[in-house]
Amino acid sequence: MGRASRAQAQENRKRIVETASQLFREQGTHVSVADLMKAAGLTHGGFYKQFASKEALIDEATAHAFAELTERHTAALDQRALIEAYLSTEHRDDPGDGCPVAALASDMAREPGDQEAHRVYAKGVSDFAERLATEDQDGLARLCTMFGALVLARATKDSPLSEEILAAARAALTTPA
Amino acid sequence: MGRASRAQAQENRKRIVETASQLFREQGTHVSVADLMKAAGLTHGGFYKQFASKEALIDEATAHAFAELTERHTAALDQRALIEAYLSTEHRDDPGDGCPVAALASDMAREPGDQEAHRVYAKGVSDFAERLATEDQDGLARLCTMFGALVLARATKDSPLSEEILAAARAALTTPA
DNA sequence: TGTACATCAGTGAACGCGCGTTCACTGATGTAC
DNA sequence: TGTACATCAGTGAACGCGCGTTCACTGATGTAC
Repeated sequence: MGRASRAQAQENRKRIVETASQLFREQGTHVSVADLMKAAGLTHGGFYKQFASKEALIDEATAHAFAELTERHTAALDQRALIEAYLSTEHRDDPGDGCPVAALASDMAREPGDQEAHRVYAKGVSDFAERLATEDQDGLARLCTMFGALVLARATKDSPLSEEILAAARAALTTPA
Repeated sequence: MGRASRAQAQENRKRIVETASQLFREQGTHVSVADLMKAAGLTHGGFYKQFASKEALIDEATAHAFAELTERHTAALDQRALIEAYLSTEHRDDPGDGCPVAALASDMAREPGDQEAHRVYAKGVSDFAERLATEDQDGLARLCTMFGALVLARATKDSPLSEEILAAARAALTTPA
């Protein structure tokens, strides 16, 4: 192979972070470095030329996923459309491209390290809640319902209950209080 | 050591299931067989005298956790008291003795096997929702809020946000609509 | 601008370790007489 | 009821495997003249 150019290396690094951001959301942060690198089209040995440790990548991939989320929220979309998209079957079935608050919740609860990732996560929750607040309903409470429905729908994916959960939450969040 | 009596063996088996039920909720189903057996006061080699595989234990431990939940729900406790207990700091900090719907959600979403465990899980969600329904609010939607708040509070445990989440959900669920 | 050499991104084998599972062994328990 | 023997719950070492991480090596890239 030989040495890659600086531009190429930078591109590779970016692709590793993007791949990790997606795979961590799909399968959790326990995805192996070897699988991650393979998915990015590289061999696993080179990982440590780019990152100090797997935990460093978790931090970066988490930050990347939340940056993407912020971008998506900044894009024009009214609250009702956001809720419909969030509680759709498509979002339930595609965690890799979906909400990091939902996809990374269990990893956040179980990995006590990753301080930077935790900070980013909490900030993301807070920002998301602000965007969900209505005149008479608390944003955090509404986020709990929306987030809870998505996570619960994923946990019961093979049961008819899964769609009922999404529908119930859609109704609760879009009916005028 | 030598052979244990039938009564002793049965007691050991029961202790393994109870220990697993707790540790799986605390740390996830990736807890190792060796750690599980050690926590139950045994060595890991004997595991396969009692269970066909780790997955079989996951099924049994899941069923056990849900049986316990049903027992707790059958006990006299009005809905408001149930909600207060569910959304307490104590429950947030003690997943091992807490709600299996919340503690096992990510394992259910990520392990496609364990069919029996998934069936038990979905049934547990359904029963729980029934218990939460009010005259004018859907039980599933209320469960999403309650469950979502607990899971989100655990994911943000080191942030002040965690308590705010619990408080917001308590308010949303106990204020008369 | 062209050449000589140092740099370093990526490779692939190897490290120690923990995983789920298997197995030969032990010796108290359970059973047959 | 007492004795002789078979059973089998639990032990601890070992299995193949995948993990995160390290390292000697390659050779195109970047740099100095």
